[in-house]
Amino acid sequence: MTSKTVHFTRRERQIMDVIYARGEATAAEVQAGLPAAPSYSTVRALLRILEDKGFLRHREDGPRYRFRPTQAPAQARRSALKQVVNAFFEGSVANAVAALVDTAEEKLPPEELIRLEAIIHKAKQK
Amino acid sequence: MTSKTVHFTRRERQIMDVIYARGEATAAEVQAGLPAAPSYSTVRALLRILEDKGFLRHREDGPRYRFRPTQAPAQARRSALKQVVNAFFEGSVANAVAALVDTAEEKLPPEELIRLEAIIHKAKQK
DNA sequence: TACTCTATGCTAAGAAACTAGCAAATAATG
DNA sequence: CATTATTTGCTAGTTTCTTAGCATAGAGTA
Repeated sequence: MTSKTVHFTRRERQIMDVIYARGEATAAEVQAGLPAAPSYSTVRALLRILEDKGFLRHREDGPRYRFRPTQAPAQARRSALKQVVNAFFEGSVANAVAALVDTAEEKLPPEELIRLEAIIHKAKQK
Repeated sequence: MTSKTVHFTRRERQIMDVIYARGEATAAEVQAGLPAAPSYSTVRALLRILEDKGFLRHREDGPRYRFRPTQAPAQARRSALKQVVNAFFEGSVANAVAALVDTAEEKLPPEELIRLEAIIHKAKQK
């Protein structure tokens, strides 16, 4: 557990969220997606910083850049979950799942529950 | 989703984690639990800030203060999960659960899986 | 072509976070 | 009782984050 936990600052976190949600985004799109959006200059400065830190990379799309995460979404998801499970559930995945199901309760449609059963059933096979 | 997302800074996050893990802690205990621990003065300053911001409160225990979260652990857990589910799973609880079970795979003992089945079974009753 | 729009790169300054030091009060110890 | 340990309150400096401005280059358009 001495793993160097990835830390994002407030704006960095917000920007990463926007980009993860879209998969890929331009500076203008990121700006549009930010709460209490700062100036365009500001957004670009932050994107550059995130790129320097190695969390984003860009490709050229005509005159502009499109940014995407360097880390695969699946991996990012895993580490985000891991962090929460460790900090709030003492490492217990089962407790975290219980809390998730419990929280969503009313909102979880029957077919989702069936899907979850299937997932767990499959896990039991091993 | 315009909910004011709780944001902790790097050190604030670390301190909250320590306190959540212990339930309650003194300044010295927090310091001991921090990675690359700063001075005792620093820890106390941060604790004061967290208290000002309303995330912690303290009670006197002899000559010292014991700090604890103002938000109940259960609630803190819920909002932490919610944040991850929204940012990384497009709001899909089922997908998040799937990822959790998948990640833990080898580590999830059979009795935990049975527990999960029970949880889901119960949810289905509604 | 000339003009406007939308980009980028670079730079600098204000705000927030992080840090530690010092004086004073209280508890613990010889 | 005198001395040493802890602990608190306050203050101030440094670093990091956040912000915007300005100059420049290329695309689109009349």
